[in-house]
Amino acid sequence: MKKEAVEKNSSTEEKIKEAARKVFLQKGYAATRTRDIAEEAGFNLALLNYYFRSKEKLFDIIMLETMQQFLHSVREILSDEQTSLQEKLELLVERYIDVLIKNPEMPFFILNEVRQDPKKLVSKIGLKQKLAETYFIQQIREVAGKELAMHPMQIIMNLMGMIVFPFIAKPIVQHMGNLDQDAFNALMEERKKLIPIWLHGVLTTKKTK
Amino acid sequence: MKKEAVEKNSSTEEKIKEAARKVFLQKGYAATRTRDIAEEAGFNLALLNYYFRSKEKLFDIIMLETMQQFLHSVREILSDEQTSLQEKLELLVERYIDVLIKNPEMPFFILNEVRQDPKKLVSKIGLKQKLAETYFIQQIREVAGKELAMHPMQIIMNLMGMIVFPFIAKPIVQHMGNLDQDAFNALMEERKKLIPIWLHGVLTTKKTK
DNA sequence: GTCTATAACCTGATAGAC
DNA sequence: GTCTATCAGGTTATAGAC
Repeated sequence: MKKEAVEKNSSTEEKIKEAARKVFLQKGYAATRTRDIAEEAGFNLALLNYYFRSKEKLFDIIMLETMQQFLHSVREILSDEQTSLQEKLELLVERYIDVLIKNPEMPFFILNEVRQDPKKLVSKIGLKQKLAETYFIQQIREVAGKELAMHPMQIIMNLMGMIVFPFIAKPIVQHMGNLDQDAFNALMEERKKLIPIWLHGVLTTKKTK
Repeated sequence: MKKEAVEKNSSTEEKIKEAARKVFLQKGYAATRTRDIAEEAGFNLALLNYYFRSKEKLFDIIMLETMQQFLHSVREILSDEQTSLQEKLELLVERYIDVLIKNPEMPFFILNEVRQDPKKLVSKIGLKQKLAETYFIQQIREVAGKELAMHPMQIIMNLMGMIVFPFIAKPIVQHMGNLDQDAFNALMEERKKLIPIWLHGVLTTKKTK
């Protein structure tokens, strides 16, 4: 019960966490062996259990931090009640793509783990509440429901899909287009400008049928 | 070397394959245990090795069949030189969404396994060649390159993202929107009409910046 | 062809020396 | 705190009876 120094950068503890993040994000929970993490960190396997009691505990930490990192990076934008929807889209797309260029495996990682255990993570983090109440979602609901007569989720799915899908399908995209790392990133940069324009189209297209 | 009856529906062999397809698609290679497959098929574990030498061999078969099933379902549409691009899009979206409503885990499964081993599967199946030469891709290149002055891959990514992303993010989408199975499928049906309209917008949007 | 039993291996976790 | 050695449990694969 003594008050330990639970500060950050215990050096080795932090190194193991970084290694864990890298491997977990790359391969997912099931395909990751604790030995991979230890090796990546440059330490012995036993250290992993010394600092974090188990593979699962370590994973939970990584997952939580990753989700929070992402949510934090977009929350202010989503909640701002001053900016118009179109402005918000531009900001959001830019911020989001920046994060993903630095962490390309993030979306797949999250989707992969949420899929295995639909409620555990979502409920633990309360993603729904945190997002559903943002001013942004209200604005979407307004436009989609009243003006466009379609389900607001249609808009959200397009927004997310346009931003996230290229990163999820990155290996295929790179292969099909003969794109190296830089070329891929250049395409993503180009999308920062394009997606808001396309979405503007989506938001002004009546469902004429 | 005797010529065996390698026909279909060896009954048990086929049952094991069906069970394997179900479990592999649901959980991915790493998270699947051969016991799960055997149990799902209603047979003993040893049978799996009797018919298919190993877990990996069985998996390869499932993967190959799944990819081929998908490619086959859209190839005629993509190759038809008579239909316009817009017509092709309408047909493609409808066909594709139909396949996915029946096999919602398919895209995630494929992306997940391609990610683990970028070249093995892609090269084995020759996805690139099979798609790159279709008339459809030519048409896209035409419009994107000449009229829109953007990378053709931008169009492909939007098309694929709009169709596929909702299925990849299905658990999240259902949770965020409080959607049961039927409600989700209804949204996907709605998208059959919406996506071609949105894409028409994409294909007529100059990169004004 | 199908099953039971077991081998061979792998992985997460711990005990104990340093 | 860090390492070596090892255990305990689970998983794939095979041998052999039926």
